[in-house]
Amino acid sequence: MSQGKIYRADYSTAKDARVHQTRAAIRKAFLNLLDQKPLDQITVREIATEAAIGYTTFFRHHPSKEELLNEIAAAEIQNLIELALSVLGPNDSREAALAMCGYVAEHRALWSTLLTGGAASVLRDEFVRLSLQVAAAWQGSDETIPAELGVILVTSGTIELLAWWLKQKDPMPVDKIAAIFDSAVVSPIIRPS
Amino acid sequence: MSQGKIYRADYSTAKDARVHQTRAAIRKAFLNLLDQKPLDQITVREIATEAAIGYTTFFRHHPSKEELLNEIAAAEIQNLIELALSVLGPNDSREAALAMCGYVAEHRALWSTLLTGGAASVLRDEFVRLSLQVAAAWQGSDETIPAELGVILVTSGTIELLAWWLKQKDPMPVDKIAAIFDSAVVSPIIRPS
Amino acid sequence: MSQGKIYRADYSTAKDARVHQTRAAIRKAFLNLLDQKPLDQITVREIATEAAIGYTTFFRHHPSKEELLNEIAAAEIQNLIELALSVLGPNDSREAALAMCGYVAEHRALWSTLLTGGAASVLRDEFVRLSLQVAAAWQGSDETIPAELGVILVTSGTIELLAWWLKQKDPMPVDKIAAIFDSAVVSPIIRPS
Amino acid sequence: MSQGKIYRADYSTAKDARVHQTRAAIRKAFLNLLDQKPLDQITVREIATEAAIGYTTFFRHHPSKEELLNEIAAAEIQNLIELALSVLGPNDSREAALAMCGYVAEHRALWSTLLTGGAASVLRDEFVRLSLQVAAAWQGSDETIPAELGVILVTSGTIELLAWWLKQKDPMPVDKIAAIFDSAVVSPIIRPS
DNA sequence: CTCTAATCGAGACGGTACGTCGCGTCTTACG
DNA sequence: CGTAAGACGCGACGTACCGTCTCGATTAGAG
Repeated sequence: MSQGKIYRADYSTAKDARVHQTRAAIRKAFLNLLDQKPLDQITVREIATEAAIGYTTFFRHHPSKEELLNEIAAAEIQNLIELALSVLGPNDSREAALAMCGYVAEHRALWSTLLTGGAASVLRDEFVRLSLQVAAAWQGSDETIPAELGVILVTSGTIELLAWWLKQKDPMPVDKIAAIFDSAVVSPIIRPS
Repeated sequence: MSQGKIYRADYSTAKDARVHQTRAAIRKAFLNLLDQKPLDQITVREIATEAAIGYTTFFRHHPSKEELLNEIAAAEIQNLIELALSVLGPNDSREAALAMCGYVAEHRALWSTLLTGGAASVLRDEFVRLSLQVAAAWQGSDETIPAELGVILVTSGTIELLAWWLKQKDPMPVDKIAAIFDSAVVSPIIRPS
Repeated sequence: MSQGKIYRADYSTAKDARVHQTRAAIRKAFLNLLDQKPLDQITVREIATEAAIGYTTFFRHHPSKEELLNEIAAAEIQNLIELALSVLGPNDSREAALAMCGYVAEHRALWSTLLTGGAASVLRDEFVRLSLQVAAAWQGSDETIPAELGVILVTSGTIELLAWWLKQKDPMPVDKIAAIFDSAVVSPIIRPS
Repeated sequence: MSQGKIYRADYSTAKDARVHQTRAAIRKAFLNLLDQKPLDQITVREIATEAAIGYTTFFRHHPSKEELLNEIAAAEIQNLIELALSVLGPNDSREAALAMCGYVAEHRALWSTLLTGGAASVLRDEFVRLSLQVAAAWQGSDETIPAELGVILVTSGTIELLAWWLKQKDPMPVDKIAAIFDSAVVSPIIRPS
């Protein structure tokens, strides 16, 4: 509370409708701007104006725009990550690839923004970070490629592939990209020839 | 000349010894700092202080710290890129991989800074940019993977692999990493099973 | 609003107490410094430090230190100028001279700073400017001396006389200086022999 | 010589033709620029470029642009000052006034620049300074007006009158302005009614 | 249905870094 | 081998955002 900082309540448990409204407005405005320019060219004032809220109010909800991006990215990735990592498991990776690409395609607008809107590198780091966490116990099928490196290569490749995919004017169908994903990104790591 | 900017001579053809001294000092100081923290936490004043030059002098040589990084990265990558892309050619990719990894190992200090010091994303983008340029004419061996995507995946994978490698306390031998590089990054793209 | 400049509210109608506080502090600090050295040896940072405000805050209130001086000078002169110009009217100039000198004497500290502290030339120009404005309609009692020239000579002479007076260690009494003022500065212009 | 300063020979006794050439070029370029804008908007680089000499060369001849102006002003004033002060003597002031105005009229271009080109205040100060020096021994014809104040008022009035005169598009004839000068500036001081 | 506390808008403020400008010194390379 | 060209250190400038803080105004939801 009075820790020499701005007043910042615990909005995570807030029940006030205004809070949700505000947070949604911020999120929407932010993604909107991310569409247009990279993170470091966006100012907090812009976000606030775009969201039609007071400048100070932004900080009541997020410590900084970087943190906001992390929050959004983490939340979104959380959904994707199990799909992506299940691919590394013993299950049918082809199917998992399809599932993942399908998921991204369904949320194309959001992911397009995240991946091609100037937030890619942040997202990538967050993705790798989360993946490493989740896959801490994961063991590669052999010793050729160290587990950590494997995770990095797969996640990194995933991001790149998705970013490229979403950037296309005339994008490939899901099954085609899933096939490439499986053969060019996943298989080489988990099933080294 | 008087283009509303700081006085900035044509240093590319400069013969004054001081110019080279200054530029070297800036470069050294900059890489030094990049070792410690990411680009956006480094101020031009820090660089100037570290290089023992005047603040203004920095801008007489480089428009901004971002541009400086690009210059350094571009120059260094230029050396690497032919090795990396020759891998995509019809020649013995195993050998090329070895050559490339060897090159990086020889310049370990510099590359370590570039890849793990907070400049990785810039370097990656620059790498991809240059690769796409150079490989504009390159044609994938089949139609499964679009050429552009192939280049992106290879370069991206290369960066990640090298970054991981250089980050290790007890790094793999060159031939081992080259083998992984070839089998996990290069082959899947240029020789899809 | 976003006119490519620093954020600058409409302070003229401000009701915030802080604004008045800040402006007063700036004004005081500025006059303080003007006491010690001419305008162009005073930096905005000095003013800010002296006023115990942030550097940027200065610009939120005044476009530049020159402008600040103009504002102060104009405001102060506005008080004096009617006295000075009434002297040019048909009324008893001797009395008016006394009134004006008395006014300056009463605000000796401020005027001393303005006239002898390195701001004299700015003040002179502002004085002439305002006088010409006010006296646009004024008609000299004859055609010997053009009206504009008359105003210039009187205001200029006034400034010089006051500056000299305030600079003296052992200043003349008000009535004496007023007499000189009338006979040496005013009369020759409005009552050419 | 080696006093930790720039190399600066004693050019006052120089016989090298180049020296005179350079000095003349500087002087000419400087007055040229003064015609267009006030002193503090003129940079040394501009003067050097205009004079077609090297930037450093300027400093070999003048410590600063301010000093240069002072030198020029002092030299020019020196010619005028005896005329102006002779007016304060017991001789026929009417004639002296005519002489002085005539002198200025003959050098109109130069004086116009000095008085109306943005150097007026510097010139004024220099004028007063020199006048006070020269007139140190001068004694006013009575005690009404202190000598120092008298000198200040006369010189100041002189400057203002000349500046106004030269600024006119359709200037008065010399004899007319001389008459005004005598009656409005000189007489009131040396012949108080 | 009220009133009380959470939430918000507005915006002044202290800071830090930016990139520009001009000064005046010092060094170098060239003629 | 001296001098013109210009690289350099210095420090002020004015701008852009940052994140903190204070003040009211509003409004939701608990009593």
